[in-house]
Amino acid sequence: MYVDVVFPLKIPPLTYRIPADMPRDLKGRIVKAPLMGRSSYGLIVDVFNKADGPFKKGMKEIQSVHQQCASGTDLQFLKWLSHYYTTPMGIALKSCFFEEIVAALKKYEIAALNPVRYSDVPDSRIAGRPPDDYPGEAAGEKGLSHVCGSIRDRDYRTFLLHAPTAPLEHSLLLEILGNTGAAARGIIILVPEIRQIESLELPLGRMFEQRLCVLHSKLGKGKRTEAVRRLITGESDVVLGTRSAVLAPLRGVSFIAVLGEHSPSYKGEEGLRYNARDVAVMKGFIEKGCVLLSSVCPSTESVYNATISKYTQIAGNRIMPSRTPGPEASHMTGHGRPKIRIINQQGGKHKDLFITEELLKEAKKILSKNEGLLFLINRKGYSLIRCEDCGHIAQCKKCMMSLVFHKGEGRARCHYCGYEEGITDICGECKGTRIKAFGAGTERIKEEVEEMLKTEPLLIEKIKGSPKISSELSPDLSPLIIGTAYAARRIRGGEFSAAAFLNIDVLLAQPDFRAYERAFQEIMHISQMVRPGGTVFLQTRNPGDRVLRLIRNYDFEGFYNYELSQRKALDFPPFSRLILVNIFAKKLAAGLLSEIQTAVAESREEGAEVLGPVEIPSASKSHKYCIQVLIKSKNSKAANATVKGISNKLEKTGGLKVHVDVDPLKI
DNA sequence: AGCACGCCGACT
DNA sequence: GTCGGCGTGCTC
Repeated sequence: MYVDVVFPLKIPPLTYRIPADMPRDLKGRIVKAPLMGRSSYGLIVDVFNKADGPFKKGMKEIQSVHQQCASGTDLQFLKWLSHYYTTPMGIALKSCFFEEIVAALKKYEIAALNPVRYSDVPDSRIAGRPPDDYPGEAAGEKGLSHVCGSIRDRDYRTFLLHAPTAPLEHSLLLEILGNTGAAARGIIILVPEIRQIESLELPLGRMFEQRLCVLHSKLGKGKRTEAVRRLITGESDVVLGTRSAVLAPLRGVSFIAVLGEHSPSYKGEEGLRYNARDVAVMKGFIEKGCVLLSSVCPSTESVYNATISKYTQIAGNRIMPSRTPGPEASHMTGHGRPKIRIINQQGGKHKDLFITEELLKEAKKILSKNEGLLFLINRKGYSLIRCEDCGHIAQCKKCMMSLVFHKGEGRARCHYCGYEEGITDICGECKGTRIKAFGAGTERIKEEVEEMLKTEPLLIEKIKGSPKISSELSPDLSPLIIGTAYAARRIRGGEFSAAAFLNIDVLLAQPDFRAYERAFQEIMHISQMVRPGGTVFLQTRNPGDRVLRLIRNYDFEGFYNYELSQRKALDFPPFSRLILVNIFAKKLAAGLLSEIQTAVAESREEGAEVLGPVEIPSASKSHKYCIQVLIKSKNSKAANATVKGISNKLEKTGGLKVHVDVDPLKI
């Protein structure tokens, strides 16, 4: 007998011989096997007879066979993960906490793992009381009972909930768990960021007690091993965590909730670049568990999946595009949402100011009442650096990104690669001497606020160094807070009376087909920090912008209709699949580009479109050059095969490093 | 991941 | 002349 063993390493499965007197159920067992003159733990993923051969002579033998740790569906899931994200199975195994499993088994000498799966438990033991319908905003719709029924019946389904507000998103989840949690076995609850674990940990702890286990990437090695130990022994079967928790080694899954499903945090930027939301949907499918995706501003992809009935939409806002959209139906006011007001940034009395007269007036009103106000600007530092003579904007010598002027230090910095230089008053392009600050970052806004509003505002990133303050960051600290939308996510507690995006156009003009969607999500997120009846201001030079108007009206239906029509016209996701291939090189040799072009041409499958290759800046120290190829296809098999072909061909060529990013969020 | 092999800079 | 830097490659 022969077995294929996967090690948690970047290597393909290796084949070993196995003694004749071994147990029959070898698949999914942990084994100790010789590897590179030492012994390592791996997982049996396949079993072969002699007839399946021919096998290489002199193959090594398995040293010992241990516990069963992966079920048939676990192996199916592992293979899917490896195939879909074009990664060696070993990397997928490693991401699925295999090393922690081995460590837990070693440390606690868990003798025999009970192989019974939760799905094998008789129905009578997992029956719960019938749930009440969701009593919230959308009373009358049978959303909640549908989810609860689906969990109990192990009737696989993916639900999409468009929650009116984040607190309602939480309370709906808690209600579902309250109804079914006691009976359901194997539950995963995903939140986009670690800080969101805290607010759910208390009520979930009360509900599940020792069944609950928290899992996120900031957990130390010991705590991670302990969490995994609890899961594989069955002590815990409810996981609350971030992205990686979707890969937690649960013995069967009956329910997965993905809160803030639109969040880019679910997509990994390094290592195995999986999207936890998509993985959750596949895991639910494989495990016959129920999946709930929820968000106050769902991704266009998920909304599309609901319109084609791949997902089931439940109570909440109406977002499914309908044939006769009436204005009343689309205006989702109420729900305790703040007003959204568009401010025209064009013209006006003081053109050179970044805060319009209109906004200044509103700000004075709010500050006079001693209420909280939040200013958002999408750049750190003071400004860009521009030559008045030729219009040239100073750029980083390494990566072509704009340099940012930091007034306090009197230096220019590249926020992408960290390059820094002193400021000069001579233009690098035309030798002109009229060098001026251009545009505004947080520092410049602070200066303007001090002058125009005679207030000392709080700059969020300035206090980054002192974690004590940042964890308590709230509007109570200062009536006026300035920061980037990203930094503003660290603000908690209290509510603002108003928030203002000082330059929403920067967000809308991102060279990415998801720019509008991201802007909408950002605005929705910030609007959650403003009290009901308060206002979110959007300063823009395009007050007539169609999408801004849809956003202002909270017209989700109109927004998704527009977004989907745009994406369909351009064949972007969800109407196609994208795979980004980054080829890193040490030197930009003359033959390299043509070599890549040949590899691309030879690998291109029917139905796969190839964009590029183009050179993009590289952040890597050892590989200073990066060539990017974007694969776009309606046929995911063709896209996958094309990428596999390209990376196989190029990886054989020395000196190249190939990174594959399936379903990239940023392009 | 480890561990070996291998090819260029600062030391006895 | 050698010691050692870590970049590259292999593991049944």
